[in-house]
Amino acid sequence: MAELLKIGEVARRSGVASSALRFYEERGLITSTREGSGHRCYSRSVLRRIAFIVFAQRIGLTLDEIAVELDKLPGDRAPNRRDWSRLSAQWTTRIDQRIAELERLKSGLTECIGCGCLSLDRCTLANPNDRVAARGPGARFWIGDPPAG
Amino acid sequence: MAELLKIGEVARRSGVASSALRFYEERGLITSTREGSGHRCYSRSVLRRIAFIVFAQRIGLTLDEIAVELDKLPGDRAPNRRDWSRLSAQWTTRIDQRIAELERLKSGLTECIGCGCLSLDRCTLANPNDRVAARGPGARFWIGDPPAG
DNA sequence: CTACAAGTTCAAGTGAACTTGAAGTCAAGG
DNA sequence: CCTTGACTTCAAGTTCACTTGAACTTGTAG
Repeated sequence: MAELLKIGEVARRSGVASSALRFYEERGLITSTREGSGHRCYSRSVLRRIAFIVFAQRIGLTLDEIAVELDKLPGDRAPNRRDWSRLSAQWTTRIDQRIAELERLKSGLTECIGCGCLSLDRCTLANPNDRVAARGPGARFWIGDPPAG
Repeated sequence: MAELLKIGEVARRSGVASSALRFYEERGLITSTREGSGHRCYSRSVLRRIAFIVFAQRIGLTLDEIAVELDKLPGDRAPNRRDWSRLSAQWTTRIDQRIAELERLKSGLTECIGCGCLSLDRCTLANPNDRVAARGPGARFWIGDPPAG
């Protein structure tokens, strides 16, 4: 039932490389106990945690952000369904924002590049609250950043 | 009309840093002529090219991929609307795929994490033709990669 | 003429997310 | 006992997309 898994087993089952698992542990995203041998021992629940990490990455969160999310899980007991869904609830918003941006880009492609609007002066696809544009180097006006200030 | 722009001007108008513009030039994404002084001179059309690059990045293409796309533009004459829209036509498909993936992730979040399906054994959100999963390190079964082989 | 901003090249640094390599330990089969 | 494979740590390397810094030249305003 609560059988313990070795790192290779976890890697095989999750599709995440052993080196990545060690890296995640170093970053505090997952934990393990050690056998007398020094080998890592993972509880089965780590698989769901890893699944969560991979999901989150696909959505666009950085490992730091994911760590913050995972920290919200209860430390004293095994997280239940409600715990997990509380975390993922916020993501839905995020996914929707990203989808909205892609829709904007799509219409920008047909409308702006097609019509020549991409000369930038006239084209401003409004895009507030965008994480990547905010974090990334260099403002990109027509992606959403305001031209001045 | 066909006034030439200096790098600072292009940076200001496009929101892309001068250093990035030099980098793009080095990578063959944009071109410039030189003044007697050695300073770069850009034609106005570079702005649309840069806009295209930024759009493409937001969609998820790498600079290498963008270079390939830009190479499809006619070299002998100024690209017209049809040229640009030919390039962007393929992106629409790509954007749609990415949106579809996000929709899958979204339902995976509510359905799988919520119900515990994220134990990985049962959860396989089918996702063929995914660039990032294919390029990225480590297979992620429940994102789309087949579990074996 | 003197500042100073803006341009130049080239090498090296950054950060995210890992991977790879070296050098060694542990566990299981024959 | 020996081999083989899986594990360990630690440091360094990789890719992407740039940025930063050093050292220098050009253009413009006063």
